[in-house]
Amino acid sequence: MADFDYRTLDELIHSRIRLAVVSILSAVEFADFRFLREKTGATDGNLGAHIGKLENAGYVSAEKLFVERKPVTRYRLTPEGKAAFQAYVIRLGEMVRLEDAS
Amino acid sequence: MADFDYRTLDELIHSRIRLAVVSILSAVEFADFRFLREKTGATDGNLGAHIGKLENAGYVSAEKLFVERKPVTRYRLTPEGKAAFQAYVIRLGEMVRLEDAS
DNA sequence: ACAGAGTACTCTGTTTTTCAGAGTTACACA
DNA sequence: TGTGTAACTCTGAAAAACAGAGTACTCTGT
Repeated sequence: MADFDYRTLDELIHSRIRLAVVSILSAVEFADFRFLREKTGATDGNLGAHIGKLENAGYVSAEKLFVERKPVTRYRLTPEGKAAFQAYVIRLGEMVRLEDAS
Repeated sequence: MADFDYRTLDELIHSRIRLAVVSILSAVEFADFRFLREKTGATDGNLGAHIGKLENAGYVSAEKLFVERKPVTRYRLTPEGKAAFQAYVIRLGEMVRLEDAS
Protein backbone atom coordinates (compact mmCIF):
# COMPACT_ATOMS: atom_id res chain seq x y z
CA MET A 1 0.00 0.00 0.00
CA ALA A 2 1.14 3.50 -0.73
CA ASP A 3 2.70 5.68 1.89
CA PHE A 4 0.37 8.20 3.46
CA ASP A 5 2.69 9.83 5.95
CA TYR A 6 1.53 13.41 5.86
CA ARG A 7 5.02 14.78 6.48
CA THR A 8 6.23 13.57 3.11
CA LEU A 9 4.25 16.32 1.40
CA ASP A 10 6.46 19.41 1.10
CA GLU A 11 4.78 21.82 3.47
CA LEU A 12 6.34 24.78 1.77
CA ILE A 13 4.45 24.06 -1.41
CA HIS A 14 1.39 22.60 0.27
CA SER A 15 -0.33 25.89 1.00
CA ARG A 16 -3.18 26.97 -1.19
CA ILE A 17 -1.67 30.27 -2.23
CA ARG A 18 1.87 29.00 -2.67
CA LEU A 19 0.61 26.00 -4.58
CA ALA A 20 -1.28 28.30 -6.94
CA VAL A 21 1.80 30.45 -7.44
CA VAL A 22 4.12 27.55 -8.08
CA SER A 23 1.60 25.91 -10.39
CA ILE A 24 1.37 29.04 -12.48
CA LEU A 25 5.13 29.46 -12.60
CA SER A 26 5.56 25.86 -13.62
CA ALA A 27 3.40 26.57 -16.65
CA VAL A 28 4.48 29.97 -17.90
CA GLU A 29 8.26 30.37 -17.55
CA PHE A 30 7.84 33.71 -15.77
CA ALA A 31 5.05 35.85 -14.38
CA ASP A 32 4.84 39.27 -12.83
CA PHE A 33 3.34 40.25 -9.51
CA ARG A 34 0.11 41.67 -10.84
CA PHE A 35 -0.54 38.60 -12.90
CA LEU A 36 -0.03 36.32 -9.93
CA ARG A 37 -2.24 38.48 -7.78
CA GLU A 38 -5.06 38.40 -10.27
CA LYS A 39 -4.86 34.69 -10.93
CA THR A 40 -4.67 33.65 -7.32
CA GLY A 41 -7.11 36.21 -5.96
CA ALA A 42 -4.82 36.93 -3.04
CA THR A 43 -4.35 40.39 -1.55
CA ASP A 44 -1.00 41.88 -2.41
CA GLY A 45 0.35 41.87 1.13
CA ASN A 46 -0.50 38.26 1.58
CA LEU A 47 0.83 37.29 -1.80
CA GLY A 48 4.08 39.13 -1.19
CA ALA A 49 4.58 37.25 2.06
CA HIS A 50 3.99 33.89 0.44
CA ILE A 51 6.30 34.63 -2.45
CA GLY A 52 8.86 35.72 0.12
CA LYS A 53 8.77 32.26 1.64
CA LEU A 54 9.25 30.66 -1.73
CA GLU A 55 12.20 32.94 -2.41
CA ASN A 56 13.76 32.15 0.95
CA ALA A 57 13.43 28.48 0.16
CA GLY A 58 15.20 29.04 -3.15
CA TYR A 59 12.19 27.87 -5.12
CA VAL A 60 11.52 31.18 -6.83
CA SER A 61 13.73 33.98 -8.11
CA ALA A 62 12.75 37.58 -8.74
CA GLU A 63 13.89 40.15 -11.25
CA LYS A 64 12.92 43.79 -11.10
CA LEU A 65 12.60 45.92 -14.18
CA PHE A 66 10.56 48.68 -15.75
CA VAL A 67 8.08 48.12 -18.49
CA GLU A 68 6.38 51.12 -20.07
CA ARG A 69 7.67 53.35 -17.31
CA LYS A 70 6.15 51.15 -14.65
CA PRO A 71 7.92 48.94 -12.16
CA VAL A 72 7.44 45.23 -12.67
CA THR A 73 8.76 42.27 -10.74
CA ARG A 74 9.11 39.09 -12.67
CA TYR A 75 9.20 35.76 -10.90
CA ARG A 76 10.29 32.43 -12.16
CA LEU A 77 10.86 28.98 -10.71
CA THR A 78 14.46 28.06 -10.01
CA PRO A 79 15.67 24.57 -10.91
CA GLU A 80 15.22 23.68 -7.25
CA GLY A 81 11.72 25.00 -7.37
CA LYS A 82 10.91 22.98 -10.43
CA ALA A 83 12.31 19.85 -8.85
CA ALA A 84 10.41 20.45 -5.62
CA PHE A 85 7.18 21.06 -7.45
CA GLN A 86 7.58 17.97 -9.56
CA ALA A 87 8.33 15.88 -6.49
CA TYR A 88 5.30 17.36 -4.78
CA VAL A 89 3.02 16.58 -7.69
CA ILE A 90 4.27 13.02 -7.95
CA ARG A 91 3.85 12.53 -4.23
CA LEU A 92 0.38 13.97 -4.39
CA GLY A 93 -0.53 11.71 -7.25
CA GLU A 94 0.54 8.66 -5.30
CA MET A 95 -1.57 9.82 -2.44
CA VAL A 96 -4.81 10.77 -4.12
CA ARG A 97 -4.54 8.50 -7.15
CA LEU A 98 -5.46 11.33 -9.40
CA GLU A 99 -5.43 9.17 -12.48
CA ASP A 100 -8.59 7.48 -11.20
CA ALA A 101 -10.53 10.70 -11.28
CA SER A 102 -10.04 11.58 -14.90
CA MET B 1 -5.92 29.73 -18.81
CA ALA B 2 -7.01 27.67 -15.89
CA ASP B 3 -8.35 29.19 -12.72
CA PHE B 4 -5.86 29.45 -9.91
CA ASP B 5 -7.95 31.12 -7.24
CA TYR B 6 -6.68 29.51 -4.09
CA ARG B 7 -10.08 29.63 -2.40
CA THR B 8 -11.54 27.13 -4.83
CA LEU B 9 -9.57 24.34 -3.16
CA ASP B 10 -11.66 22.83 -0.36
CA GLU B 11 -9.74 23.92 2.71
CA LEU B 12 -11.29 21.18 4.79
CA ILE B 13 -9.63 18.55 2.70
CA HIS B 14 -6.53 20.54 1.90
CA SER B 15 -4.66 19.79 5.10
CA ARG B 16 -1.90 17.25 4.99
CA ILE B 17 -3.34 14.99 7.66
CA ARG B 18 -6.94 15.22 6.53
CA LEU B 19 -5.91 14.70 2.94
CA ALA B 20 -4.07 11.56 3.94
CA VAL B 21 -7.07 10.30 5.88
CA VAL B 22 -9.54 11.01 3.11
CA SER B 23 -7.23 9.48 0.52
CA ILE B 24 -6.99 6.29 2.50
CA LEU B 25 -10.72 6.13 3.05
CA SER B 26 -11.37 6.71 -0.62
CA ALA B 27 -9.33 3.62 -1.34
CA VAL B 28 -10.31 1.10 1.30
CA GLU B 29 -14.05 1.39 2.03
CA PHE B 30 -13.39 1.60 5.76
CA ALA B 31 -10.46 1.86 8.10
CA ASP B 32 -10.02 1.85 11.84
CA PHE B 33 -8.30 4.38 14.02
CA ARG B 34 -5.09 2.48 14.55
CA PHE B 35 -4.69 1.88 10.87
CA LEU B 36 -5.13 5.54 10.06
CA ARG B 37 -2.71 6.52 12.78
CA GLU B 38 -0.04 4.18 11.49
CA LYS B 39 -0.45 5.12 7.86
CA THR B 40 -0.47 8.85 8.45
CA GLY B 41 2.15 8.94 11.19
CA ALA B 42 0.05 11.39 13.18
CA THR B 43 -0.18 11.32 16.96
CA ASP B 44 -3.50 10.03 18.17
CA GLY B 45 -4.65 13.27 19.71
CA ASN B 46 -3.95 15.19 16.58
CA LEU B 47 -5.50 12.56 14.37
CA GLY B 48 -8.61 12.43 16.51
CA ALA B 49 -9.02 16.18 16.17
CA HIS B 50 -8.67 16.09 12.40
CA ILE B 51 -11.09 13.24 12.03
CA GLY B 52 -13.47 15.19 14.23
CA LYS B 53 -13.44 18.01 11.73
CA LEU B 54 -14.17 15.64 8.90
CA GLU B 55 -17.06 14.16 10.85
CA ASN B 56 -18.46 17.58 11.64
CA ALA B 57 -18.33 18.41 7.97
CA GLY B 58 -20.26 15.24 7.20
CA TYR B 59 -17.41 13.83 5.13
CA VAL B 60 -16.70 10.88 7.38
CA SER B 61 -18.86 8.62 9.53
CA ALA B 62 -17.76 6.51 12.47
CA GLU B 63 -18.92 3.18 13.82
CA LYS B 64 -17.78 1.76 17.13
CA LEU B 65 -17.50 -1.95 17.75
CA PHE B 66 -15.39 -4.56 19.47
CA VAL B 67 -13.07 -6.87 17.64
CA GLU B 68 -11.26 -9.61 19.53
CA ARG B 69 -12.29 -8.04 22.81
CA LYS B 70 -10.81 -4.71 21.88
CA PRO B 71 -12.58 -1.46 21.03
CA VAL B 72 -12.31 -0.43 17.43
CA THR B 73 -13.68 2.61 15.65
CA ARG B 74 -14.27 2.20 11.98
CA TYR B 75 -14.41 5.21 9.72
CA ARG B 76 -15.71 5.49 6.24
CA LEU B 77 -16.36 8.25 3.73
CA THR B 78 -19.93 9.38 3.41
CA PRO B 79 -21.33 10.05 -0.06
CA GLU B 80 -20.72 13.75 0.62
CA GLY B 81 -17.15 12.97 1.56
CA LYS B 82 -16.62 11.01 -1.60
CA ALA B 83 -18.05 13.80 -3.71
CA ALA B 84 -15.96 16.41 -1.94
CA PHE B 85 -12.81 14.39 -2.34
CA GLN B 86 -13.47 13.78 -5.99
CA ALA B 87 -14.11 17.46 -6.58
CA TYR B 88 -10.94 18.30 -4.71
CA VAL B 89 -8.85 15.92 -6.76
CA ILE B 90 -10.26 17.19 -10.01
CA ARG B 91 -9.65 20.76 -8.98
CA LEU B 92 -6.13 19.89 -7.93
CA GLY B 93 -5.49 18.19 -11.22
CA GLU B 94 -6.54 21.28 -13.12
CA MET B 95 -4.22 23.33 -11.01
CA VAL B 96 -1.07 21.27 -11.01
CA ARG B 97 -1.62 19.41 -14.27
CA LEU B 98 -0.82 16.18 -12.56
CA GLU B 99 -1.19 14.16 -15.71
CA ASP B 100 2.00 15.80 -17.01
CA ALA B 101 4.08 14.32 -14.24
CA SER B 102 3.38 10.68 -14.83
C1' DA C 1 -20.06 -6.38 41.10
C1' DC C 2 -15.59 -4.85 40.39
C1' DA C 3 -10.80 -4.29 38.62
C1' DG C 4 -7.85 -4.26 34.78
C1' DA C 5 -6.74 -3.57 30.03
C1' DG C 6 -6.91 -1.44 25.65
C1' DT C 7 -8.66 2.09 22.51
C1' DA C 8 -10.17 6.31 21.21
C1' DC C 9 -10.73 10.27 22.01
C1' DT C 10 -11.04 15.29 24.54
C1' DC C 11 -8.67 18.99 26.50
C1' DT C 12 -5.02 22.17 27.25
C1' DG C 13 -1.57 25.11 25.96
C1' DT C 14 2.04 26.25 22.72
C1' DT C 15 3.66 27.15 18.30
C1' DT C 16 2.94 28.13 13.63
C1' DT C 17 0.40 29.78 9.77
C1' DT C 18 -2.74 32.54 7.40
C1' DC C 19 -4.63 36.67 6.14
C1' DA C 20 -5.98 41.55 5.37
C1' DG C 21 -4.90 46.03 5.24
C1' DA C 22 -2.05 50.08 6.31
C1' DG C 23 2.07 52.05 5.60
C1' DT C 24 6.61 52.36 3.26
C1' DT C 25 10.16 52.08 -0.22
C1' DA C 26 12.00 52.36 -4.78
C1' DC C 27 12.62 54.00 -9.22
C1' DA C 28 11.45 56.49 -13.66
C1' DC C 29 9.92 60.33 -15.71
C1' DA C 30 8.14 65.20 -16.06
C1' DT D 1 12.26 67.70 -7.00
C1' DG D 2 7.78 66.04 -7.12
C1' DT D 3 4.50 62.55 -8.76
C1' DG D 4 2.87 58.09 -9.91
C1' DT D 5 2.88 53.17 -9.90
C1' DA D 6 4.13 48.84 -8.16
C1' DA D 7 5.86 45.90 -4.84
C1' DC D 8 6.58 44.89 -0.89
C1' DT D 9 7.18 45.03 4.70
C1' DC D 10 5.00 45.34 8.99
C1' DT D 11 1.53 44.77 12.30
C1' DG D 12 -1.90 42.50 14.58
C1' DA D 13 -5.68 39.46 14.73
C1' DA D 14 -7.63 35.06 13.80
C1' DA D 15 -7.32 30.40 12.81
C1' DA D 16 -4.96 26.04 12.45
C1' DA D 17 -1.63 22.54 13.66
C1' DC D 18 0.47 19.87 16.92
C1' DA D 19 1.97 17.07 20.95
C1' DG D 20 1.03 15.05 24.99
C1' DA D 21 -1.60 14.41 29.27
C1' DG D 22 -5.65 12.98 30.93
C1' DT D 23 -10.25 10.73 30.62
C1' DA D 24 -14.19 7.85 29.30
C1' DC D 25 -15.77 3.82 27.51
C1' DT D 26 -16.73 -1.05 27.25
C1' DC D 27 -15.19 -5.62 27.34
C1' DT D 28 -13.27 -9.52 30.06
C1' DG D 29 -11.91 -12.22 33.95
C1' DT D 30 -12.58 -13.06 38.82
